[in-house]
Amino acid sequence: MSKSDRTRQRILDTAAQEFRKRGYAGTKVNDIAFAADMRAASIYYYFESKEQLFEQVLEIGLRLAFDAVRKAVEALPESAGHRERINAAIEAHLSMLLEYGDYSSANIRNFGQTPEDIQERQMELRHTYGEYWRKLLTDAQEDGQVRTDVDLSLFRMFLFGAMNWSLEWVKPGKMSAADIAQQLSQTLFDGIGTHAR
Amino acid sequence: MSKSDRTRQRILDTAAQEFRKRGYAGTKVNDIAFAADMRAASIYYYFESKEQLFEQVLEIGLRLAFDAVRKAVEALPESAGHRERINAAIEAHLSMLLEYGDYSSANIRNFGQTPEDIQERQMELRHTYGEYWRKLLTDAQEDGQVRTDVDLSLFRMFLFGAMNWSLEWVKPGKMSAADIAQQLSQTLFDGIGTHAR
DNA sequence: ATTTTTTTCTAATGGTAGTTAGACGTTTGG
DNA sequence: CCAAACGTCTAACTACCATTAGAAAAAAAT
Repeated sequence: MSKSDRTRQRILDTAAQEFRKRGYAGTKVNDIAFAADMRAASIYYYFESKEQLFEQVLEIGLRLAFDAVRKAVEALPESAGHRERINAAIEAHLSMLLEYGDYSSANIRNFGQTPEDIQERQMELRHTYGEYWRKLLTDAQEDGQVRTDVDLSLFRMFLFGAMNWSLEWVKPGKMSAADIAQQLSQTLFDGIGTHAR
Repeated sequence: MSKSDRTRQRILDTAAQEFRKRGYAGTKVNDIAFAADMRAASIYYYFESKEQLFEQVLEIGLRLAFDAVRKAVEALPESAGHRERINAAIEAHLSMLLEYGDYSSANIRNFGQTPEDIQERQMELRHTYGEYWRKLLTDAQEDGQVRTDVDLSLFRMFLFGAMNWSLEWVKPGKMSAADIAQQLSQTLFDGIGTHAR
């Protein structure tokens, strides 16, 4: 990895952090530059514009989450059940957000207020990620581990909501992603109610 | 309501819309002014600063949600069960977000990237709202309708996540808040799994 | 009708942010 | 050791943006 590549990476890392904290409009190129230990003008040697830098951060964020989830699921033994697979996916997505992921967090927090043309360019990848989860869930349903009267599209949105919202309340160091994933998974599969079905 | 009050209200309404769409830093006072059919300078006759206007929008958003939820729960007959009460609360919170609530949506979408001093001033009210939900849930648990091994603080966060995230995916006119609330409530109480407990 | 108060506007101010030009240093390959 | 390529910086430019001053218009009070 050349020095140039490393500098580029440093800018991206710092930008992800800043965009995560303050959003696109709230982050100044200068903030990123100083946090990355350089002057604003130097950033333009590596990136065309603030917007393009932002777009790259968003895309990396999505890819990191996708890759982490896929990897975690694929790492399971053949014998793993559907519930186990979903659990692993939840844990991977959460730990990307909470433990490693300025990029993914920046994506999730800012996507809704991102300029439309950027949103559109990311839609395909987003959709692919969504499809991956859809398959995880429909496979489980087809195998009889999820009730057939559950609307999985809706459920997927609830699940993403519960996971992504963790960004707003989890304090670092308090609870591990694994603990949260475990509880979330159990709540969703078993429900919180006591009555017989 | 005097003309002055009505203008003030119009500014607040417009500001809520704009802040919701583009965030605090991404919204220009000029945008708000033109959408409210006036010039930027006029806004300063009613509000000290953009920041103060923003703060008021956030606070109104929180109060509207809180009031709607409280009202919906109180409107239930004495005979209503805990599950029914929780269901009503979910529906009220969701319909505030999805059908009436530029204010509440602005709050939810922007709170995480709001200047700290504003955040701090809103913490008390936020906490009170959280407490209201906590009570709804613990009452249900104490009455035996929620399993005792469920961590309700965590569950509450999952629930808020699932609800608040709806802002990012619900397309107006497609599904009603009541439908979504119904499904969410059922998912959470009964779970999606098929196995016996 | 005239004065007073309230509301809105135009125009200016001061500051800031993204971006560019081009000089200056630094690295690398011959 | 030299030269070409690379990387970083300072200084400017331009545009924009929140905010203010103060004149003008509209509404209310006398």
